[in-house]
Amino acid sequence: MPEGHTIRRYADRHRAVLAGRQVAASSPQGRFAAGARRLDGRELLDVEAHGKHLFYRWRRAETLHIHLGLYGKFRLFRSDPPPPTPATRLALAADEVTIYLAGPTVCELIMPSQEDAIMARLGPDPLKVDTDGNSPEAFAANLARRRIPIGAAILDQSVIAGIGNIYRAESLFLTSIHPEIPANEVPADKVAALWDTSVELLERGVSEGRIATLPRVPLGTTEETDRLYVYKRERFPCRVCGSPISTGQMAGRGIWWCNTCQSA
DNA sequence: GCTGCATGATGAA
DNA sequence: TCATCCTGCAGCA
Repeated sequence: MPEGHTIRRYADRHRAVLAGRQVAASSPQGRFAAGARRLDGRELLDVEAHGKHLFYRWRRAETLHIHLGLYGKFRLFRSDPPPPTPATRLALAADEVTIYLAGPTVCELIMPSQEDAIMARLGPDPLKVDTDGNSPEAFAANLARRRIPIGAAILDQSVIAGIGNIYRAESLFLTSIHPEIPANEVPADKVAALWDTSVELLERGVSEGRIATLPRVPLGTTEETDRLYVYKRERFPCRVCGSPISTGQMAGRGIWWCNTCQSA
């Protein structure tokens, strides 16, 4: 489930198990064979996440840049890993830990200048608030420059990094913003609330390991699988006001909202 | 066993 | 706006 929270969890996990170690690298699938050979035996120094991008830094090797896209997945085994599937693009191993990567959109070695270019086209990451330019002001400035609907703007990773289709629908619902309002016409207090909500939701996603936006259920209560307000809930009434949930397409993806709770 | 879909992004048209 | 990249899995036969 690769929105920003998943990527941050991968970064933290991979740093914890591999940083400071000599890492064996290979590409069972073969499509990253040259890169894996280059990394094989190097010491991993750090793993950084920004939005949906991962950067692995090594002693005496280029940075490994990974973007999971829609399908990409990591699998981590503590010991006795199964043989890699033929689709495994990259295998990393150190001590008793083995990590397999399959289906990424991007898996490449990059120079510092390329890394700078990637960072330059990414907006602020709510999970890095208070570091560098990851501020609500940067987010507000990015929105002020766009006339596209707010629902399209926050999927644009150069506006805000790490928001995906679920967080887009849920954060707009929680801030009562109708997705079709032009980004530059959203009132300043709503923009601030949208940033704060993004920080809260993503941080909760990191700690829980999944996207949940409803209030936590009391201990001992049966939990429903769907912990969302509007995403893919067009067959249900709004949890807050009971009106039907609306759905449509925006920026090429499905979007869901409540016409009553989210004012135009 | 097969089909269609998915929490993403890009490049062509 | 659409096709494409490319993998896993839910849902269905």
